[in-house]
Amino acid sequence: MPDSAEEAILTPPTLTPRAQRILDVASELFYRRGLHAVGVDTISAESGVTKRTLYDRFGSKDAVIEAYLQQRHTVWWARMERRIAAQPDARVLALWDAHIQDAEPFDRGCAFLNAGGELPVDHPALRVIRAHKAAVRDRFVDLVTADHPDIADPDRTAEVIVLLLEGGMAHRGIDGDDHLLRRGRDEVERILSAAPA
Amino acid sequence: MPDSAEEAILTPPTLTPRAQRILDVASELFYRRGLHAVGVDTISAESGVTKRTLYDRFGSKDAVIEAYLQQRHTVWWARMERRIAAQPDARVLALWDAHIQDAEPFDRGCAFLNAGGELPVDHPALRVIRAHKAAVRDRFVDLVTADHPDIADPDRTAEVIVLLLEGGMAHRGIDGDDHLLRRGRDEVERILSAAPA
DNA sequence: CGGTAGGTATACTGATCTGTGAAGTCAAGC
DNA sequence: GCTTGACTTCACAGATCAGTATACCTACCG
Repeated sequence: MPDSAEEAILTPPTLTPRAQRILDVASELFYRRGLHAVGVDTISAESGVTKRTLYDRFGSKDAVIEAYLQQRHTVWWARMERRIAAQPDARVLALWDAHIQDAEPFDRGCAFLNAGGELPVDHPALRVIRAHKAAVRDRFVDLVTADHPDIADPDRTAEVIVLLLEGGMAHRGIDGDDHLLRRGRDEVERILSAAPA
Repeated sequence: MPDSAEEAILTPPTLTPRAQRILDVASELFYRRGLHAVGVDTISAESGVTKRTLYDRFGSKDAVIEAYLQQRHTVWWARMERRIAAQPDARVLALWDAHIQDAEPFDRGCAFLNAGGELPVDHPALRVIRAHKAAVRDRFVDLVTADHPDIADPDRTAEVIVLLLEGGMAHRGIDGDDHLLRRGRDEVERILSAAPA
């Protein structure tokens, strides 16, 4: 669970119904086609909400981008926690699987990674991406520590898992192949079942 | 080493001096700011070469993008092979380190990953990206097989290394931190020095 | 001498980009 | 009944987008 500073960064603003429609449509378009490839006119047209409303609610396209990542994190995080709770005997793998299934509908890899590659280094939305990645890492550390007390260095193990996951997501975004992602999952199972290094 | 089919995809076209200037400038801009964020006018202005020449040589911006990735692969691959040859007793790690040092000047992570996240799924340059990733994977398989005969499943091991590397590159592109990349390198050393699973 | 290749300069097209201004509709709440 | 907030319509700004047209220059090569 993210701490309060991270939570402020990761929490999307409260939205009016139309603003929510805009954000939902923008989310799908941003993920599928990329940030720069989608204009506000397109978002407006596809959502059936006026561009004027978009600017009244969000103020700028950059703010829509930021809200997009915040919402994606929040929705995904809740679903992930549900999955973890549903598999109390394999929580680390549940966290892993949450990532895979979340990216599934469009198969464009990790939304946060893709956005990060496209955004200028001083863009406000980068804080959201970093906070999201940090939150995921921390959650992995928590679960490894709690569920695998035989592992000597849970930080190290959690970070290795994060690397495998990030790599697998990135790779699938490029060639749509699950092969490496499954390979990574096997490796995680191996790591967790092994005796301390 | 890529096979001949891959080589055709990965080889950049022969270029006139001005065209090479365009490509060099475009490469830096594309990597630093992203593909969509850089226009042909900017490339032309920064390189001091007219836009007319750009279109006479390349035909379209998409072709410049494709050549950008091809050149990046070719330049990087040669440097990588040099590094591998220079460290005959640690070739897998030399291949790993080649990745890290190549991304260094701008710290925007993996150029191929970033480009892949931004390009439409049917863009011709995607073939370059996939061929590059496949070539790297294959080279890792080669080196693990040759230098670590005690490892039972070199394919599996090479793919785990690729995942760790890809993950580390992606992560550094986002927060500019080498921490996870170094963590991944440690893990690779551990994997290579361990007895067969 | 003449052709060809590589290049320059400049002006232009039509589309698309983010963002704004002005005026008006409609419903809920005080 | 009157204000306030959410929203629409539409026109428009100014910049930038990819890509093209016309005309000219220059060096090399047969």
